[in-house]
Amino acid sequence: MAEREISQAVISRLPRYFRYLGELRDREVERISSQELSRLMHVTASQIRQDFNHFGGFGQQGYGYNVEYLYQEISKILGLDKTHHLIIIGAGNLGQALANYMNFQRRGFIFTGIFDINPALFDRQIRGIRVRPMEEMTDFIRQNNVDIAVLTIPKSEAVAVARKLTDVGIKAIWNFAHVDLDVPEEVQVENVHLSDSLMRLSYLIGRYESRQE
Amino acid sequence: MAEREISQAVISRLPRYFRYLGELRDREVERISSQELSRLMHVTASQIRQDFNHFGGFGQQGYGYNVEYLYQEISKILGLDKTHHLIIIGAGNLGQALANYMNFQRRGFIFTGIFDINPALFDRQIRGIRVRPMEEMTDFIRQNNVDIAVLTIPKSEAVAVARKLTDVGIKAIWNFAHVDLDVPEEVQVENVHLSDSLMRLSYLIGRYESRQE
DNA sequence: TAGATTGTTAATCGATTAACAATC
DNA sequence: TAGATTGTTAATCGATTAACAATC
Repeated sequence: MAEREISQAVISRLPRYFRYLGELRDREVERISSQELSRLMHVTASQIRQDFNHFGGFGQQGYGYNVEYLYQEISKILGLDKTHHLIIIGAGNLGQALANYMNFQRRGFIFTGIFDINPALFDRQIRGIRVRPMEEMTDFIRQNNVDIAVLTIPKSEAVAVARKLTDVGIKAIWNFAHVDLDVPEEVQVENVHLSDSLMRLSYLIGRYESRQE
Repeated sequence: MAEREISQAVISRLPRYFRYLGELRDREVERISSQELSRLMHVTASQIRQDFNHFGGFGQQGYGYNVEYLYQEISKILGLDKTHHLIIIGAGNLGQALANYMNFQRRGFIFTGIFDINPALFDRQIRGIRVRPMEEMTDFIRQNNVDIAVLTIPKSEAVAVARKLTDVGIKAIWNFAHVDLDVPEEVQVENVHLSDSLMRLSYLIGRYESRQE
């Protein structure tokens, strides 16, 4: 691909654009200008135009952007037009919560399997899929065309499991374990460090309170 | 406070520093230089020194940083030396998962209550705390000195609940609902938009694959 | 004292915003 | 055509990195 590298900042904003455009679309809004979107999303119109232009001209002078078209284009950029098969490693509370969160299915993320080391959970059904023992994981990935592994296990086990996943050729890891995974560059990783997020919130509380003094 | 404003970028890095320092501390490492930490964390030593200096000189020339001291200082900056009482709004899978995630308790975030609109869940116990009906929420917040509300309800309800929380004077909202909350500036908000995160991962997969062509 | 390493200033890089010509 | 609004270049702002004097 000849496209120049898109910055992390732009990528991080795409899902939010996608969400707003989806809402406009649901309200059957046909077109929107960068200025209107700017007011709605509380970002500058200039940034919106710059962002969209990273991927080619989606708009039209004097008209603005066609909501449906832009929505579909961003959907493609995000790869939501493709189907991904995902498994969840760790059938604890969080793993089960994610398995039950059906919005992902809607976007083409197909929940295919869930694994745990705890025998008490084996054969329990979650959304019609039984919990399998960890030993079966690698074979399952090979046989079921799995792209994404969701790690919801303690950090003590996460590193070893990530290695296994890498060896079996997983494409991506959605990592909820509180540890930085060290994987080769062909494996994509997205971290969700919930405690980091809660700490940021704690910081914000403290900062606000100290300002009030 | 006379301290100049700390950038969002620096704040976002603090929890990660905190995590690494905690690990070093557990391994009873006494001191560390910015260069060693740089190698460990894969960030530049220069950035580490700049970041720490936003909050005052934690280090010592020719010596480096004392791990225990730095750990404690960052802990204070993040407000982890204070106790926060939190309630969870929405006793679904995610709400229950968060209620059961005990690591938060360890950091001073005390799980105090959980609420839902579904009567089938009332009086179910989660970590010894019963699920209460939503109607009791505002009184409960007033009576129990609640600082943080965790929103794990659908976005259709989130905006209205956020308003109630604001009215009753909540300090902070940890928002898992997939909507941007519009609250006054005295209410701190930290969003965890899981589907945004999954979309970013999806983008990364697509980008990598298109590069391979 | 010599060596190490911070704290901090200056240089660079990248991202955001402003401005406006192009064009629908 | 006139008005609106994009696409895009230039200006600004802020964050990161480099460099080095201060100092333990």
